[in-house]
Amino acid sequence: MKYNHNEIEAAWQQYWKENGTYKTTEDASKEKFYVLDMFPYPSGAGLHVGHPLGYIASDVYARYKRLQGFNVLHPMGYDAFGLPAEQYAIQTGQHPAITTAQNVKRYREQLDRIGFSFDWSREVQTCDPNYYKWTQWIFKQLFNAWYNNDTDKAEPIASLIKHFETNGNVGVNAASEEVESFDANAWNSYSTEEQEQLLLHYRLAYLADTWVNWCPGLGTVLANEEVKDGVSERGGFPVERKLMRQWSLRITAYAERLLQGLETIDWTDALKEQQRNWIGKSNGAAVTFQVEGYDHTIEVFTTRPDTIFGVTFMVLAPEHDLVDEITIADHREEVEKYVEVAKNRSERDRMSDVKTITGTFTGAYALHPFTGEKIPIWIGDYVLAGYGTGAVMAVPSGDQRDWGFAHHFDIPIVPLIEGQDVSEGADPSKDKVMINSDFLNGMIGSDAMIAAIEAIEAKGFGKGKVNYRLRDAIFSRQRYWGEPFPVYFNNDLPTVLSDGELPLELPEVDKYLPTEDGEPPLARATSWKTADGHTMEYSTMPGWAGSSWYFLRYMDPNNNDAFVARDKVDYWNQVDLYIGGSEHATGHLLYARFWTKFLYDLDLIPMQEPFQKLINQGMILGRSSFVYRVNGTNQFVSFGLRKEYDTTRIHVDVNIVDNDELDTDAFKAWRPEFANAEFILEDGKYLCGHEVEKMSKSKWNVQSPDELCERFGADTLRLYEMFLGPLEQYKPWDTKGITGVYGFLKKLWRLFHNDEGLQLSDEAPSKAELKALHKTIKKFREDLDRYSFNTVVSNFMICVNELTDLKCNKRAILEDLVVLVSPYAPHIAEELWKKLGHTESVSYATLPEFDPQYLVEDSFTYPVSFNGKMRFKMELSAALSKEEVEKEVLASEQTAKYLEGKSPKKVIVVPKKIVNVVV
RNA sequence: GCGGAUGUGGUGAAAUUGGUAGACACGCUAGACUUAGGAUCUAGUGCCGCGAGGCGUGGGGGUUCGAGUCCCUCCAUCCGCACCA
Repeated sequence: MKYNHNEIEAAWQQYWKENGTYKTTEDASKEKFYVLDMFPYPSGAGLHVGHPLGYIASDVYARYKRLQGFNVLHPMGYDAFGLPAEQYAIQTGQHPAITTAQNVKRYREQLDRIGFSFDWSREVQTCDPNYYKWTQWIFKQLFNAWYNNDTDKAEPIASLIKHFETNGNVGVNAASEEVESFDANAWNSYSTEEQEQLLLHYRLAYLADTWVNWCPGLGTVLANEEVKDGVSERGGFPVERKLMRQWSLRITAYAERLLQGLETIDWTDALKEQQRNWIGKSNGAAVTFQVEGYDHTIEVFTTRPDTIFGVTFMVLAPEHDLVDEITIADHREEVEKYVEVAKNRSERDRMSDVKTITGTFTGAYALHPFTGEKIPIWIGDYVLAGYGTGAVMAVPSGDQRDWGFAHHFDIPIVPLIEGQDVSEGADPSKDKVMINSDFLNGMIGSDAMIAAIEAIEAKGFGKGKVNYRLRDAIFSRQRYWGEPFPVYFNNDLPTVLSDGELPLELPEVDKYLPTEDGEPPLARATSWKTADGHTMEYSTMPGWAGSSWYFLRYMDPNNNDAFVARDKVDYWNQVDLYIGGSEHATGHLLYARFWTKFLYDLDLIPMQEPFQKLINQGMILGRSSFVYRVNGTNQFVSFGLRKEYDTTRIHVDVNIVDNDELDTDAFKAWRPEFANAEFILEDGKYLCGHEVEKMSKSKWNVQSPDELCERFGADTLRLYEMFLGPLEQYKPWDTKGITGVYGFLKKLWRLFHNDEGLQLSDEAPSKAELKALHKTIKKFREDLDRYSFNTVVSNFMICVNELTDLKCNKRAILEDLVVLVSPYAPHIAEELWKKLGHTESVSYATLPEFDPQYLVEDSFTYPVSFNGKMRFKMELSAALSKEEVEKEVLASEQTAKYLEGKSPKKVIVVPKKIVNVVV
């Protein structure tokens, strides 16, 4: 009787569906376990073999936890808003909802074919109005909240308004923009518009003129993490700086808590470090410099207040507010020209050209707070508008960038360290004796730092300060396919819709492009207004809005009264295991943590961190194949001969290449333009070049799981993807080894069957059989507890090999073995479980316990080494004591041979049963 | 430049606390069997050597009875951040 994977898998997938095998309900009597995958964007290309890697690992773990008796939540859904569907809509006019629904359908078919134990009754799609209703609702909560630094949490905006009414903003310690102080009388005298304008400076979701990354190619603004090397992450279009009125979320209010929270979660150091860098905390001081002859001050942030006596100039970012105000007439033309050039430079140019030092003098001077000396104020684009205050106090002897600027423009450089030579460069050391620094002279830098901050604070020039690199998150996108803001404009002031008006659904538009006057696509919906005729917000939310809280919605996906019921989130709480790619390190994972902390502050959920344990699965890379076209012809030259011609390398579909040999007929049929292709062969063959790179449709190196499921079955695919290597590792896809795991399943099948059919024995298992089984139980539990998914597969193979050698068909052994195998190969496990006489799914079985008594040995082969070098092995009774082993070893003939007449210094017998003789 | 990782046979990789390096699988070699199957089985397979034996976890050094594992140092590859004051 042969192992027919197609028949078995289809039957059991049907069974699971019909019986709701994986439907999960809250059950207070059972301990919960939440296993989550990063939900996919349903792209038109369907799943390739890389996608399921993480899903298989999480499915194995979820099934493992179920066997241990946990109530496991293991859901799946779709991150369904996104650019590709919208770009497709622009080209074809087809509504993105239709494209998305088609793609979702295909994803579902492919996922089902692999046999995942998802509870599909909890599926969420971020583009579903019943879902984004609550994304909009959470946005409203952010809009209606401010961050109180004194209580260190978000609070309702109403409490702030109450404070304003009685005390003005005196005594308010909020995460906010710079706001001039006002008292209660002033507040109460303001118009509603003025009050609202002020409140925007405090709200956690706020509308403000902001320097943004504008991407003309996509027609939208982008967040910092959506820009890589000055071009958009999606599409690779150039990005420029632009001042625009945009929605932002005040994530900076949470910077410190986002940093501290990392200590409480089980993520890799690499990932935590990436988040720490992104948050970019630095300790230092804010120092205020008076501008000579003006009523202006310049505030700078410095991490080196100890070097304040080395300040010989100041530099403002070209975008700095004061540039225009303080520039004196003689320099105005020069400065305006410089600012104009700096503004028109794309981010990419600016980044790629960091070596060229540029800047210009404003003609204005600041006064040194301690010495009163005149300090020239320059502008230069090495100072970034977005970091600190957009202005620096320049210390050329202590900072290499300042040194470069001073050197280039011939500005004086004052040495600050004993014996320092400032002609070659700056010395940023903090452990050397200071000079030229008034009351700091003779101290070392790190002590001077403390003294300097004290003096600065005492004299009122500034104070010690912590600065973060993290910027507020731009939340507007000028696109169609995203969540509409639940916002309309009343006299230009943003006003949120009432809860009853949610969801605010996307309106229909005639085209998915911006309007002629540059408004976002939603502005095309001319009838889209509030009942009393107010204009709506035309931007939509970014892709990460819906993904920042989806793990909560799975707990209660159909709730119409709340984003999640409190008792459900109390039960399911944190995600215990989260698996996904590392590309979300500074995007999704940071935003989801931010929203979680915010919802915690409002006392809506019980946890501060969403994902307790996180594993980044490594990407599965594709092996691309190339043909070489001789330029200007339709001739293609084989890989080995390509150097003799002037050629262009072209990706070719890997499905028409076998072992680097191109199927030339298939190539001609592949694309019309190649129908008349001619080939220059080597050894009668056309050989392709190859390279390992990311799997993608455009590189023609995509391997779909469908064909492998058909040929070897889903169980084989699952085992093989786990067997490939450590989950976290990047690896090129390669099916060479798949026959190995397929062979394992066939061997497992044959333990139950011979040529006649089922053959099970009720005899008591032998000692050797029990040993083989219990060795595997032990490894299985140990390996999965440390998330080592690949080693488990090898141990299965060892076990089946041993049982095959023992010709074991004992029911008692096979029962436990089937349960062990079921997380990896659920279909065959169900089939065999049924053959063992069970009527319930193997998912409800109990994981066998490991019993150490079966691993106890009568005798043991002791490896004997001399000075750590293994020499021979000795079979001795396992019951012997260390001393007895030592005696036996020393008395043996082999030992005498290796001692060569010398006497041993000592003999070491270690618990791992290795004997080392020291000579 | 800063930060993080990784380096083991022909290949994917094991080796959990320092204790027989290379399990398991692919590939390869030789053979068996046959209803010729993308089948199964047997033996071999780190390198050098006919052999005894020697050498082996990127290079060099150290600690230890004993190091893939710990420490120092250098090299290579990958990833992230980057005029961040």
